[in-house]
Amino acid sequence: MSGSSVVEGEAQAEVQAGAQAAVLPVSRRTLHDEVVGRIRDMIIEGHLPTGSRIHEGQLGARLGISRTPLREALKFLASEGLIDLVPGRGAVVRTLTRVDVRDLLEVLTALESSAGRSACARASEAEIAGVRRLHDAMMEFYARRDRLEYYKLNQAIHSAIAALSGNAYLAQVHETIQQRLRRIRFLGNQGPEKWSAAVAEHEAMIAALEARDGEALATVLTEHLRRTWDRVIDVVEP
Amino acid sequence: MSGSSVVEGEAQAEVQAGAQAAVLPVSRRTLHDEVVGRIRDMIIEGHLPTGSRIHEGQLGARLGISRTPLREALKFLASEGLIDLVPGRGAVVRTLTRVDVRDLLEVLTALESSAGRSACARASEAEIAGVRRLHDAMMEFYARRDRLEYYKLNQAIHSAIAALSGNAYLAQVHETIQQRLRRIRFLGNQGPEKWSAAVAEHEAMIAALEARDGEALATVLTEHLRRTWDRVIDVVEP
DNA sequence: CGAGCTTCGATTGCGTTCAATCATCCTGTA
DNA sequence: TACAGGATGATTGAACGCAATCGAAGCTCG
Repeated sequence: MSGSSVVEGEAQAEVQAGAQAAVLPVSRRTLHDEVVGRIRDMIIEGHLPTGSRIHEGQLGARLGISRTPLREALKFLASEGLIDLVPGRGAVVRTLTRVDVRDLLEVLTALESSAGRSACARASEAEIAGVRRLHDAMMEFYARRDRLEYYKLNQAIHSAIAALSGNAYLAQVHETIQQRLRRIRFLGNQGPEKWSAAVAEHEAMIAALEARDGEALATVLTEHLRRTWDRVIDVVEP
Repeated sequence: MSGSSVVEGEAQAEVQAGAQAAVLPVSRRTLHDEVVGRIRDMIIEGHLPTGSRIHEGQLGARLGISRTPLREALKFLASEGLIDLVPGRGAVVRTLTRVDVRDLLEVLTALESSAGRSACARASEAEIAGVRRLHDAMMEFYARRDRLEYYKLNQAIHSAIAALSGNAYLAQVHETIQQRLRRIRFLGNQGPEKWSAAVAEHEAMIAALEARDGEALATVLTEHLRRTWDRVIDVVEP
């Protein structure tokens, strides 16, 4: 086993912590949120396969921590819905069924539509230009067929629109859902025709945002996510 | 102090647990979710004032449990946003600022609008009739000016519409938000003219649902929550 | 007399340990 | 031979205790 301690890893899950960090100017140190972020990544990346039980002693040893902070992190993740806590049997990695994915996408649609309308109404020109830059960078990776980097920027754009709503809570919930869908959406974008269609939808998205046409943006986002459902439906089981 | 143990209390926070309990036919026993529900209630009811620090030893003694399960429960509640975990200082009850309430209501609007559309499209006649019964019962309490019971049914109706969407995740997030706003919305409905206006909006809601007019229902819900914002704006500080 | 530093008490963070529960395997009997 | 029952090992759930850190009071010095 790799005797790596947690301390080595960088804090990658600061997105939603930043939303309510206004009262604490700089989040001094992440104590055990490190562990939360780490386990969350392990689940999303597939290192902890869905449906499998989480052995506390074993995972704790791998992370170089004792069971107590690990259990606290598991409780936190359970609240996010990534794992289920079965009374006598511990934590099991939650499997996303087809219905789960549909439900998550539906909520994502509601949130992004609302965010899109707000963004068109209140975002500054500079902020919109920032999204445009993300889009252009994404198109670069599309031209090079760099799927991983393309996808990262794709998610960043959606997150940016959610953030442009000016609604921190919306952005936070949006981020949580997007993380949970990350793996499935990535797998679902296989195939050049699917990919090019998604790109076209993104073009329309940016156009609507720059035109500050909230209704059009909401419509495009809704349609985009409806087609995302079509794209991922084959990837997810049951 | 009251030396009451946790075991006496009934489990009141089973709402969102039920959403994903399909795999576990009967949720055998709630081990520490009891504690989560208890603390959540204490916060919402105001027994733990907002902004105050939570003393682990003290609260643990009051609940009759040791610090370990209490800390796990606090981590869970932190993920819901009810409390903030400050690294060296423990847990503090989160204060809902005006911006927070606005953000929460905005997300609630997006969710309920979406749910309303879905409900009109897919709910059975029996389910709609069930909501009507809730509404009629609520009107009874309105006639008697029983504000507490009125308000309970008011929330139940909104939850029912969220559930009628057929989207378990949406219903869960909706419930979480509604719980967080419970106290403020209750305080905000003071005054007879505010109250009667809210009742009228509810009438329109039920009418749109029974007519299965999804767009109308979404509009009414949006308007209802916008006016809710007006009603509560004086109650919440900053 | 006020400000900065130091020390001390209190509280949190985490590791360790004990009790309860669950799963598996073995044994005995029909 | 197959099934039922019990016993044992493993794993979770909760309590305890120690070390680190935070806040505050007291002391010293300018």
